[in-house]
Amino acid sequence: MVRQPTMKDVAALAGVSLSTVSRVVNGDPGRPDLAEKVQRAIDVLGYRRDMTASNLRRADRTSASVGLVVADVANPFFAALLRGVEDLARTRGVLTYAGSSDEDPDRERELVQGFTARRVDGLVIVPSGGDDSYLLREQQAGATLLFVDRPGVTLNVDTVLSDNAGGIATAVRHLHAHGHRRIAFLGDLQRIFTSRERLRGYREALAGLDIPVDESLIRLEVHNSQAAAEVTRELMARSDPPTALLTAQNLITIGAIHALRSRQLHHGVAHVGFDDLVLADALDPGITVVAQNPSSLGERVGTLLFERLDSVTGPPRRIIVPTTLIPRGSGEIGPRQ
Amino acid sequence: MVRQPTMKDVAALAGVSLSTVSRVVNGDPGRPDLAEKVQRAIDVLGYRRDMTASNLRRADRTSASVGLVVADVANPFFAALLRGVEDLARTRGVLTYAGSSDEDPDRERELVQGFTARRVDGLVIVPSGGDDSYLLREQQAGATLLFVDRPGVTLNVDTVLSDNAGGIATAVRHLHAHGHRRIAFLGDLQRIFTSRERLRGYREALAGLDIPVDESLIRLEVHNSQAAAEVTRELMARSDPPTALLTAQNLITIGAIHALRSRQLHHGVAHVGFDDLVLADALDPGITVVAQNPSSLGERVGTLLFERLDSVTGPPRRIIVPTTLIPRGSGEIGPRQ
DNA sequence: CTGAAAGCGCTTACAG
DNA sequence: CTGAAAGCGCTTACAG
Repeated sequence: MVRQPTMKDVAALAGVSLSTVSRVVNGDPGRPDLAEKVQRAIDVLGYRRDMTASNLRRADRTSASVGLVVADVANPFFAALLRGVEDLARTRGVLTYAGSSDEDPDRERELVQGFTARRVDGLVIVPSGGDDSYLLREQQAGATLLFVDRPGVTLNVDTVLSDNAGGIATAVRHLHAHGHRRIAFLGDLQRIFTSRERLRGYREALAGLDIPVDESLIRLEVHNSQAAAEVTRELMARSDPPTALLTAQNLITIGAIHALRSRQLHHGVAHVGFDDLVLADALDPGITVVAQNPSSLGERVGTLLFERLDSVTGPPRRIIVPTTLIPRGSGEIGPRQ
Repeated sequence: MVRQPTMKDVAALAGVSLSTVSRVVNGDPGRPDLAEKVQRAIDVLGYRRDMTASNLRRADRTSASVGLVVADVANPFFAALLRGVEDLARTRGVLTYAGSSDEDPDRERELVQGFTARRVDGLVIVPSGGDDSYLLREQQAGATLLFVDRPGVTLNVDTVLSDNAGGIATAVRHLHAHGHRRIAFLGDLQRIFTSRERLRGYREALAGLDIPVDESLIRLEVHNSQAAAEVTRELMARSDPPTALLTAQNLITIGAIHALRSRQLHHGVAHVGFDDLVLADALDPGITVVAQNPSSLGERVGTLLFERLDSVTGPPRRIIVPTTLIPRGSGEIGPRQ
């Protein structure tokens, strides 16, 4: 391991002062002959500036890095979101830290504090829903905070959300238009904001259609595919089964697909899932879904972030990204056939 | 934006020297009464150490951060790999930068140089296959380099790979065991190492089975689903179509699935895909795949990385992570039925 | 315009 | 053990 050359080395080789090297490195023209000598020394030594030292002394203290805390970077939804943020950051020469909280408030806090200790310029957080008052201190210390996918609890900052309630409501009305009134709702953990929003969309859409809510058709706290499959089988074994299924999350949708197929019910029960799935269009019937747009969420939150970093002032903004119903067959099955 | 409190502020409030604060922050015991005074001042001010400054002066110059350059963080394979690295890094209090090269050597280089300029301790790279001699300088400067998913071109460092050739060979033998001799191979861009390896596995497996290679059944440079669907339709429209399809990548598999279904051939032509897919088991027939283990790749590369950072010496190591054939129906269809 | 000096927020010899 | 001083690799007033 060789010692990395420093500005001092460059200055010595070029026969100029440290200040002159710094100015050349920072693009300040100065005397052309000196600039050229410095550039030559830089090339010879293979010098590259230490951004951490540069950042330490610089007046604006900007590190050209941002941190993103999501529930799980391996989840395709959050991976697409990360990519959206990264693409926007790249256009500004900003690099992206990524971390997974696994919905654990303690891990969220560790990640956030790790990022701020490394002096990120901005921090994009998918809040896990715990006490987020600790973020106040990060904010006061200068970190530009944004929430994405879910709003904060105590903190009110720029936030980008999917239209969860609206997307589910569209799905309910779509099923109703195909003749359904007994629509079961399978939802995730209610401590997650998006789960609560989707349930709200379900209730409000039914109310708007003057359909009384049958609470026995609402099954919550379903957090994985296996649980979803069990719940689906249970619902379909009833003497008065639902004629349609609304699955409010990816893994739930997958579980329901398996359960319906194993009971040969996939041509007899309507099904709409929230979140799109690879191969959903290759199944028979294709799975009708309400698709979110995670990379758009990422881009939007990135745009807001860099606007703030460019010192846009004003009250916190909230952006709702629309969802899209994609009919593929399963959502267009009628109540009896 | 309030100025972040510094060690100097803590020292002033606690009535001790800067050195004492530094020692307390770094866990050096010292006089208990002083340590307590310092801790109180830290709590009152909400002081948190600036890691970038700490790193600058520290003897080992370690930043507790690593950088990961993959082709695309939004690709589920690379997202799982990222998660594997992150999980291992977290156990050491190390944070992870992530970046997407989109297979572009220039973007790869920009990302790498951005990470090293921020003095990451380690750098995990999925090399895009261009000239990687620039990495030599990064390595000499002290960055611990590792390759994952693909080996480097000029540089020989610790590398973690999937058993691409072996996985494809297993698939060929599996199809052969079910009676196939005319097995078409659809491969991705041959400038990508994994694509070449998979083709090699195909050729070697056929040779091992004493089946002459029919070059007209090999279709390469297929880079997306649409192209794969077209190639599939073209192959199946021949007077002597293949009886089995081997699709060497995720998007190719998806394209082939669509093409076979649109021609009602999915129950008549055998099909094995490389890389697992969500819902592959919900299709009829289920799609037989050779599954990679990306999170295991991530963990393995993380393990190697931290061993090196703990100053393990010795020659570069190469780890091959096995793949798994998962029979689900499509790969068990016979040549004529 | 350039260069010498101070300083960013820390850690680390060194003296007491 | 503690504290004063030097220094990590830079940037930034400031003097010439």
